[in-house]
Amino acid sequence: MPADRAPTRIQKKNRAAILEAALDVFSSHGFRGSTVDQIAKAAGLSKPNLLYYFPSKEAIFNELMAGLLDTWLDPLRALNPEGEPLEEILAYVQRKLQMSRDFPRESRLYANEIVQGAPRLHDVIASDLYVLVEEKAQLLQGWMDAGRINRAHPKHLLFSIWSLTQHYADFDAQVRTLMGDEDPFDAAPLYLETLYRRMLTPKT
Amino acid sequence: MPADRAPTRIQKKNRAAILEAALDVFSSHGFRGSTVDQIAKAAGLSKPNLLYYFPSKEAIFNELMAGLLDTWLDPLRALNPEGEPLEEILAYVQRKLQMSRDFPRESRLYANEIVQGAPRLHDVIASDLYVLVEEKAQLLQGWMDAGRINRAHPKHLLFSIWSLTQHYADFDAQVRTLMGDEDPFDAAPLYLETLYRRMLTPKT
DNA sequence: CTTTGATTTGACCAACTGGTCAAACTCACG
DNA sequence: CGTGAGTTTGACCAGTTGGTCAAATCAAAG
Repeated sequence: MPADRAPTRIQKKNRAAILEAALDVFSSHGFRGSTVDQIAKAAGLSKPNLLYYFPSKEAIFNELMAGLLDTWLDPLRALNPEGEPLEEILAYVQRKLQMSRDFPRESRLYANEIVQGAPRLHDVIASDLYVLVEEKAQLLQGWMDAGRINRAHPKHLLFSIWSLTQHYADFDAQVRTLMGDEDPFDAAPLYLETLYRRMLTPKT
Repeated sequence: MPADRAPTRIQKKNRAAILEAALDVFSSHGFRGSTVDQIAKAAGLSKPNLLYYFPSKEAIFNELMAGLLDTWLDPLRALNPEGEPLEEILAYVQRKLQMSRDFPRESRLYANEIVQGAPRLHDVIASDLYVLVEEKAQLLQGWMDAGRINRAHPKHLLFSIWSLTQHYADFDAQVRTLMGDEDPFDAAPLYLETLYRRMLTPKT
């Protein structure tokens, strides 16, 4: 454990390498399925050396999670009450879809945790995410009441966006096998836009 | 290991108890996160006793998986080419949704495997599921070409159905936390029916 | 009741895992 | 250079885990 002075060049490099390696390993084997040795090897360090930079396996995991959550909520935060409702929602969907393409490991790390009952995330979900969802559900409800988009249960609408977009990252192994040569992300943007446009465009 | 005679009354009971316990444990901790001791305790047996009925932890897991896949594909197999297209699809969605409500552990067990890259399922997905999906995608495409439902990428349509319905089982921890008192399965059937009806009902 | 095969268990083992520690090495800077 | 802080490592440890085995117990058919 280095002092709490400003981090050395080597400290910066190695801590970054460890977090990068840990993301790889944790996202593909889960917390319990990953070993410190695996992470160390993937980061190009020995196990004791890795434990010189992080006090424990759990500490690495927690640091990863803390960074993840903010990134994960940002696209939803950006849903703008002042914007054109349908376009705002469609933009949110595309943003989430891009995150699945560009950060699939982060998505799978999150999925792993939730599927296993969110033991280490429950508190954040019940506080931060809960509040954000309440707020945005209100916003959606407002748009529906004003007739600017079709009616639908606002929370289920949010769930469906998460589910549809994250599916391409979380179930990547299955999706790619079934799509053969075709890249899933070629047709996904249009598919999802069409889906939500048909569903939400007001009947006039 | 009992002989390969007809299974005893006790054998039947204990093997069933083990598989039931294993489903519980595996689905909430993943393969590596689960221990034989946990499963044995949950089944009310000692570890050596459990290993008298199954040769290894992996054998239990494999037997669980083998049983799971058939059950999992049945609802899709039941998509009837002779039926009314929109109603067939909506019925399929509701069937899948019911499975998420009634068999969430099976859904999470499957999700756990796929998220982690489907190491033990890749072959079955690339053979059985692939063929079934090709067949049903053709069927959907036919319905679209005939103008009986709106156009949309058939495989992505299937993915979206899986994703939306399984989400309620796989992300149960998150969904329930965010819904508060309300049972997610109260509004989900109507939400999904509305979604697919709006999306697929032909414009005439 | 006895016998025989089915069932159960305590004791045990080797491999693995998270983590420690003192000793060795490297680097930047005066 | 030399020196002290920062870095790396081999050896090690205690707890856990999947799995084995011989001995003990149980069930049921004769």
